[in-house]
Amino acid sequence: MQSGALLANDSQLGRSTTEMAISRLSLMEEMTARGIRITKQRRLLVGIIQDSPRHLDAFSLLKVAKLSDSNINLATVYRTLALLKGRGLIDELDLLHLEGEKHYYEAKTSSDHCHIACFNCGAILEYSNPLFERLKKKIASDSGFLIRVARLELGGVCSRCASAR
Amino acid sequence: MQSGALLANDSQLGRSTTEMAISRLSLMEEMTARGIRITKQRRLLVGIIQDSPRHLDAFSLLKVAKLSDSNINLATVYRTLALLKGRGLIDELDLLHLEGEKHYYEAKTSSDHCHIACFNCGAILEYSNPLFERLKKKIASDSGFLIRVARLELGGVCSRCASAR
DNA sequence: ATATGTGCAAATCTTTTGCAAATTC
DNA sequence: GAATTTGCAAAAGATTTGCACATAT
Repeated sequence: MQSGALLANDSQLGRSTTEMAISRLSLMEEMTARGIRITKQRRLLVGIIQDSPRHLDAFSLLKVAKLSDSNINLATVYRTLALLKGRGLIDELDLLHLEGEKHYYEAKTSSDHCHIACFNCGAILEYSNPLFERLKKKIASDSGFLIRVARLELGGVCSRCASAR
Repeated sequence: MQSGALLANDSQLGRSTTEMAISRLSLMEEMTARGIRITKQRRLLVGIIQDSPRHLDAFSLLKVAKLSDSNINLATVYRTLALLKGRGLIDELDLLHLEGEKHYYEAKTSSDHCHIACFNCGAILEYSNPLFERLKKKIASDSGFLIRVARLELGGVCSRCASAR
């Protein structure tokens, strides 16, 4: 019995073809609703983050953005990411640093999911389960913390790699 | 009803006075058992990691180590950490990067616990709960992954800070 | 004796910052 | 027009690496 939800992935580091973010409002709408100034760079970056099927790091995000606006700068990317992260609109992952120390970003979804990375092939699997939500609630009530971010990342060997041994 | 275990903390970033690591074998014993070469630097560093009541980052670890061996080098610290992490003897945390991009290390314990960081005062709280173990098992069986590392980090506002508002 | 680990210094990689010019409201 | 944001270049911070020497088994 599998009550959780597994999302398909294409076995490449940082890639995982997920169902689209299920937040009520799009990132742009959220930004407008919160009175965050919209600039063309922010619109562009936010659009990329929202639409990307993969988890992007700052530099990859810049490269994609440059296709539309060749002047956009890495500093702007970092500043935008800091803004969105600070406002809780995106989540920051490190996918267990399988590849250097960079961070990856994704639009925050209404219910948290976790990421499972294969140390062997680099596949990233997204997984969500009501048990995770339940654990978060328990942690919040036991600790007295007002939880704003929850990040669960796991590493191991995926079934394909395990059987290939 | 609180079935989880809360460990006291002293409200300072990266500090948390925890019960000592409950692994069967000490890090040193594990290293010997696995045929990992013991050098005086490794013995020193491993001892510090094992005994430290706080989560140390590489540079802090170096500073403590220098008290005993003034020649020890940061590169050795990083190489030792990489070795121990690769063998699964220590866990790497980022405590939600409340303070820069560094990482923190702790001896791996037999049952995983999570870390809750207060965005306001920087307190780090350790928390463990059988529900976490249960979730891990579920994730493993649903995903088919052989899980080797599980890191759950949460951020929010601790009760003290929340009521001080 | 040989393989492995270390110190040192330089390199690399990621992220941040100061500042003048450009943009948004 | 005032406040905010951007691009650029330089700086900072964390981690890694090449190499000659030292150490462990």
